[in-house]
Amino acid sequence: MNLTTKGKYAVTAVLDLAIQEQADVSYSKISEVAQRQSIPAPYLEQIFSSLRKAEILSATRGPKGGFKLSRPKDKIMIGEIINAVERNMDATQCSGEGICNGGSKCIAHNFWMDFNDNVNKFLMTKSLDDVISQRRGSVQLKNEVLIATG
Amino acid sequence: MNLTTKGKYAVTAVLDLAIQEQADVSYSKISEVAQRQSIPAPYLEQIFSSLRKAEILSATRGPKGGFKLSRPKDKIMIGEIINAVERNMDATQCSGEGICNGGSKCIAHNFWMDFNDNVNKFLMTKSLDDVISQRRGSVQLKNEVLIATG
DNA sequence: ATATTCTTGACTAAATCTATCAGGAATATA
DNA sequence: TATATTCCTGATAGATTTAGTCAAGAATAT
Repeated sequence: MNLTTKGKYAVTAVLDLAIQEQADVSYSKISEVAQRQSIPAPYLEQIFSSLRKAEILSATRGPKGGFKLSRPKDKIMIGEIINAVERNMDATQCSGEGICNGGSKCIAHNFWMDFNDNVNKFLMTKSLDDVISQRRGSVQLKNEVLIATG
Repeated sequence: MNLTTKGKYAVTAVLDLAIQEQADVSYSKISEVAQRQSIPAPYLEQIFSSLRKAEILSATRGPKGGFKLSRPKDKIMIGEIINAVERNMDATQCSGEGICNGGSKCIAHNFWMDFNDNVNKFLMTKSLDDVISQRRGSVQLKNEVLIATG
């Protein structure tokens, strides 16, 4: 499992776009986002390219062009962003194939699968909106409602 | 954040020692553990060295020597093992210093702190015993008891 | 037309990982 | 005491990956 600078830049940059949207700015240029968030612009170019292919961002070229979120900010999960740019977020030694000890599962295999589930659940239940609003994850909020009304 | 082969080998190897202990074998040689778990022996030497310094394992040299757990298997947490051998398990870009955007916190800083908390809680509440017994984490078991008796 | 902005792909230096290896120190046993 | 065994330590090195740069091209607004 490897969460790199690339994935962290990606999350920061997309959060930046979400904040811009909140301020009624639709399109932001790479150079603007890069400067605001201290990210090397040519590197961010690469990152935004992946995010566009993953349909998290959409882009327009030319003057007044730039990038914007392709969906409302409560419908984009942090986990999606990371999956779009990171190469290896799996914690098993065998990429989940169960061949980690000579063709069979190693004794830690199921543990790492549980770890994966835990990480994925965390990342896939936090939307851009949750992070900006400093709220807790949406799943947890649902539980609170259930407890309060039940 | 980087969870590498080294950390995964470490967890597997210590789980192996815990299983040996269950079968009343006290000391295991590096070469034995390496062969059973398909880990390169000279690499495992390095790993066990770190684990001994972290007081997770203890060792004796000479014939009939080897390594064993330094504590009961329900008192050794997976997170300890990983912390003993991994260089960087922190997810923030700034190693928690809050200087991820030009001397200040980046907009994702608190999110990565929460992520760290989530991962650490997971890893620090799973003991060797929990993993071997395929049980859920000890903290969660405590909650179940509270619900059942309360 | 022209300036602007994204798009794509190639490229590279540095860091890190994943080991290997050799020689030394401690210990059990004969 | 001699010897085989096992851990202990530090140096080393190839392969991979990361982090980032660069250049040329395509689309678009004015």
